[in-house]
Amino acid sequence: MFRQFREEVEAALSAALSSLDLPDDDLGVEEPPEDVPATLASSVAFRLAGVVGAAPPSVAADIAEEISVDGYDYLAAVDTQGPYVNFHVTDAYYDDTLTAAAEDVEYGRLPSTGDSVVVEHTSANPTGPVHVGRARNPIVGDAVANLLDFAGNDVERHYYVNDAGRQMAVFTWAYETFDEDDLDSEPDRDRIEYDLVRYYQKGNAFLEEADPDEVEAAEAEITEILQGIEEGDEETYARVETVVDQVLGGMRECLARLPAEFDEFVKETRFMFDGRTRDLAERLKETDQAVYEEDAWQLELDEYDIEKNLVFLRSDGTSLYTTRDLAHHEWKFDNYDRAVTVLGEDHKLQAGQLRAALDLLGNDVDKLENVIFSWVNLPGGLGMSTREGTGVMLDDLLDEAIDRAREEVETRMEDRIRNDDLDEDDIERIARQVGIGAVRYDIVSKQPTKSITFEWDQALNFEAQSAPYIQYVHARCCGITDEAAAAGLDASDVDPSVLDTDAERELLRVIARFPAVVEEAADDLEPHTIATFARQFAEVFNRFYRECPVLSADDEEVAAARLALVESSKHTVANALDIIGVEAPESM
RNA sequence: GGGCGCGUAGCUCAGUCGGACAGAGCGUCGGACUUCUAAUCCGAUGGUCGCGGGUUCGAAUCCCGUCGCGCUCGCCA
Repeated sequence: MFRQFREEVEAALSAALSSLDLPDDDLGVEEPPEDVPATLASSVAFRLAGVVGAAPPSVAADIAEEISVDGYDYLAAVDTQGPYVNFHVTDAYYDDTLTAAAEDVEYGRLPSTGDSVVVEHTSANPTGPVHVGRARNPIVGDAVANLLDFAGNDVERHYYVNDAGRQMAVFTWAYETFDEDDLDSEPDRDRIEYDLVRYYQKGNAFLEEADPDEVEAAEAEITEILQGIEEGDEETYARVETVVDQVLGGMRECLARLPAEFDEFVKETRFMFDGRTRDLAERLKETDQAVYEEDAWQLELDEYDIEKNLVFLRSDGTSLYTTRDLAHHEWKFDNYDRAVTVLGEDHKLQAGQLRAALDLLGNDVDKLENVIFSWVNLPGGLGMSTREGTGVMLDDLLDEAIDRAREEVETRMEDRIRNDDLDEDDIERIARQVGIGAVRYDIVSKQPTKSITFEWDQALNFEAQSAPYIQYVHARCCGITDEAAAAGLDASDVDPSVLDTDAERELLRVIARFPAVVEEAADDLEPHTIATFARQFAEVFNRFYRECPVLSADDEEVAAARLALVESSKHTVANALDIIGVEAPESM
């Protein structure tokens, strides 16, 4: 309803300004502070004061006077408070919000845009277990995908697998060269990628520490693997994929715990074998920006403010990661209306070169959008690295989160009032939902551009401003709706006007805003604003919960209307949580 | 050194496409469970929005400078 109201406000204000012969290019429509009893306001009078030659409050009064609310469904009245023009809603605004939200379990979902969007995220090289430094990518990526889906797009989630690069060649060589006996540690966990990463680490250590002769021999083998892939040699490909598929399989299991799941794992070798990479390199050579320097084909991107040349063919004629990624992206453009990529800030330059090169090749690069996130560090400024084996593993973080949540559930079980007979399975379910939810919320609720210092106690705080705080609201809603069903209370035909307390009105106002919050978050690709909304929503709901009894309300009409409000709340909070990838427990 | 990002309460963070007194949580201190679940709620405490200039009726927000931190500047990915 908020979205429609905003449109009405803009139309009414714009019309008034026109009839006063004032410019309406900047309406200055904004949300007023909490203590102002208006739903929207405009600061346009400040800007027009100079034009009119009067003080802002006087201009505001003139504008308010000129605005007609006739013919609008939700715009009830206009008044001023000093220089601000304030806009108030009709009862229909509240009525329609309650009806829409209470009846629709998908409340907040926007109408279809008709666009297909591919969201690529994570895409970590299959070198070993997922650590927390990388975990920001699947968590943010999954939320971005959910958000775009909820905003009406047809979304596919892709994981781009770098199976043709040097790292995988090193891994393959190490896997084939070393034996279990050569390794000096046991796997940290009984899953394939924890087993195999030891070969990768061993191989890298060897390349750094072994005698130069031995290193040279190893490098020759690695180069042979890379060239085999480049030439499309099936046997070499099979050797590499043996490693890739095993490690990726393990990483996939880990990511599924979040859960972050994918519609497709797109391997870069695919764009080598089908000839797209070669064709693309030929087209790049034809551009005016292509130069052949130091035996390698490069692209000069000065006109895109990128000083560094992009090498797209090595002196031995083989392709580079970015060359293959260019072919990958043209494939995306062929198959989707929009392409969103979630990537770490260390890939920013590469992403800029990619966009520039795609533009040179005549693609509409407006279809390509990036979400860039900064690093997650360990306390003390330590980084995380798979090659060096440093960092907190995502599996360990999730286990610890679930363990702490289980302890919490068991402690609370003793003085639990509600008599709904939770069994062992419930305890385990709640521990998992709360533990993993807390981790996800901790990460998804922050702006991706800011770097994060990972701290256990911070991430696993189960109180306010955390996932459990919000999940608890959902559980409370479910508790009420269950009781209401048992008591035969019906919320299908209610009179919204009986909801007249501040707490009830405030709750309806927040619910009404939800679709607009989804819209804005999707436009900006900022799922963290959904997390902020969910927290604010939970605060407002808790006030309602405290002040407005539902089942024991004074009369049946109020009880029914409040029940509808609880249904609305349940849908709103469930959907907000769903977007940020946090489960909504029915009891906890 | 060049480019990009970040700097808001003791700590972790919202707010940043200029607008109403800069907001939460944690922490500290003090209150509220015979009540639809207290993972809750209420109150107190806490700020030169890194620093210095500028633009503006108005700046945490825009511009310039400066300091600190991170990323980046491979025929790696």
